[in-house]
Amino acid sequence: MSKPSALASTPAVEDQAPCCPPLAQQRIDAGTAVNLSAAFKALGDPVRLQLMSMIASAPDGEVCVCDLTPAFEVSSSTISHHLKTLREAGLVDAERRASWVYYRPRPALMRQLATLLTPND
Amino acid sequence: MSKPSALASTPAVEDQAPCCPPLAQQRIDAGTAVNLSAAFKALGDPVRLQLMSMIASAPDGEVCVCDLTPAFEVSSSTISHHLKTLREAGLVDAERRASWVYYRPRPALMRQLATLLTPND
DNA sequence: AGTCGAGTTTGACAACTATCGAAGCGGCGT
DNA sequence: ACGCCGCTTCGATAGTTGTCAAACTCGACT
Repeated sequence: MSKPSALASTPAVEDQAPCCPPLAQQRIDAGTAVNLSAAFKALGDPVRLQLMSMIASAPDGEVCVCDLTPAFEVSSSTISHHLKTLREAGLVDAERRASWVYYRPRPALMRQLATLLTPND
Repeated sequence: MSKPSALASTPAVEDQAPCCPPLAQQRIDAGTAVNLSAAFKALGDPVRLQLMSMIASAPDGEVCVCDLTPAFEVSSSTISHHLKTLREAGLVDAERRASWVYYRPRPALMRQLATLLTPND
């Protein structure tokens, strides 16, 4: 780990479990609830949800922060803070190339959340 | 509307739009983000996520609050408050029968969220 | 009518969060 | 080497949230 590098995603939820059948099929335990609710919380802000959507739908599979920031009314430091939250939740990944930082989605966790919410009828 | 009745679910997101293709397919607009992030926020607490899971996986399609409350370490007023949050998010529905109140899932919104999170690879 | 039990609402408070501006850092280009 | 640009981090602040105990409501059963 030569470089902590500020952009590392904390290896959240998706690494540690084969986790989880749909909510509607099986009650989840407290520990799992803590892990997964953190991801939902990260999506529980309008700005972050839009950021997530812009990142996940990027044609090239990644987006430059310089393209994200001007899409919102808030300051660039606020955007950076929201991106950090998404990173720490394990929903996105970041990489610096030259002067720019690019974000890309981490589909594993998204898929996990999607499965969790799938009704079983 | 003879009785506002405290248990009414505020008719949230799921009523107002045919909404939404997966995040990964199409960027969502600000208004939609506000609506849907409210639902994610409601799931963004460990207690509420467990409550949601217990309600969604109930064998009879519904659960008595009297069965929910003892499953947690927090006070019954706190559980009630969390249930209200889930109701207001449009994720669950409540009905009083005799002395007891029963909660049931509202799959429409859950399905919407699940679709939204489905990666398109 | 009176009481009890199940849930909800209210009020209060500590803890957390979204936001900003300012300061910091890492790379480029001159 | 120097200054600029893109982005992140820091420090401060107003607003929101999770929690509890206490007060209240609704229905059931004497």
